[in-house]
Amino acid sequence: MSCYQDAAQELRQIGLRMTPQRLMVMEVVFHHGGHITAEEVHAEVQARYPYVDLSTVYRTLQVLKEQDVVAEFRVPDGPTQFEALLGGRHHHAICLTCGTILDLASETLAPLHEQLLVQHGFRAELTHMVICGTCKTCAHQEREA
Amino acid sequence: MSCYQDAAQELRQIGLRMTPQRLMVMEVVFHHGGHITAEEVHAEVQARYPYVDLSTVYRTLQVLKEQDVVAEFRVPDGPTQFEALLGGRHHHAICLTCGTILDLASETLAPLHEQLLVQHGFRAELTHMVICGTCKTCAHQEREA
DNA sequence: CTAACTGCAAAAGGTTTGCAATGAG
DNA sequence: CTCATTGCAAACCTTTTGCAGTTAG
Repeated sequence: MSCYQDAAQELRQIGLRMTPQRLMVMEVVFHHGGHITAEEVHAEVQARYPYVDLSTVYRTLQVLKEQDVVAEFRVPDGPTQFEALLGGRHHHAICLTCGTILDLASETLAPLHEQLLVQHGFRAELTHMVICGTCKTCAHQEREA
Repeated sequence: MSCYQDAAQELRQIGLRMTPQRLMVMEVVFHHGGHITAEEVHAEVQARYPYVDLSTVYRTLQVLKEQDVVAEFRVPDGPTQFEALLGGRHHHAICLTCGTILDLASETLAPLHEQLLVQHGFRAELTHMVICGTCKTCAHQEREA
């Protein structure tokens, strides 16, 4: 796998230096797969290499974001989340009740993309949508209560 | 218009007190119409009544949010935005290049809502989606460059 | 009258920055 | 060797909170 190696290679080519810190941040974000906060990245990195500073994690995430290696997104009343942009991009549906995160194929939003383009000439960047709502299970439990 | 009067009435009925500060915050948010930050609300309120504290603005927006009188949403790399929820709710398409905000009718996302429900049993809370992308004008300029 | 609300000041996150030391290329 | 990057500590900015005084209902 080591899918982040490709990205590392790319970054090296534009003059960025691949330090152990950067590699570990990338590894954590890519391996984690899902959404992750800077704080969480920091914790995971520190677990293996204790003297990595939070500010370094932030700086690295910033760089990776600029290079479109990771995406940043925000949810109301929650911390900023980051996510690796591996080949196939997808979306998230988050249950506000239990926190379950559902992955949605990118095609799910294709009709919406088309619609915005046709109706408003707006080219939507639907790379990291977060849709909040209630999942099947919780919706069912609510109905009983 | 004074559309915020109805909301004020509602709030009074559930035991909340309508102080001058609250009325002014509501007036600013409703009159402004679009998205506005707490800081901006504070500035506008202060222009007419200098001794209103920022914390009061935050507290008021919090209350209004809880009562679904205003909505809160966040954009990457930007401050938290608030917006009055007058009658029909709608969505935003934000141009990442020039910052223009396009209002989308709530029906725009109806098919998506339907799809999520049918395919995943997920009841999406599509009350205030923020879609990032590139607007017509900027997309056009990019093509030329 | 009394509980909700306010202003003030201080605290609390989360994120950024200045700087001297370090180390990748 | 040189300049990007790091760790540290401190600054920053937005948002929240404790508290004593004020006020709407």
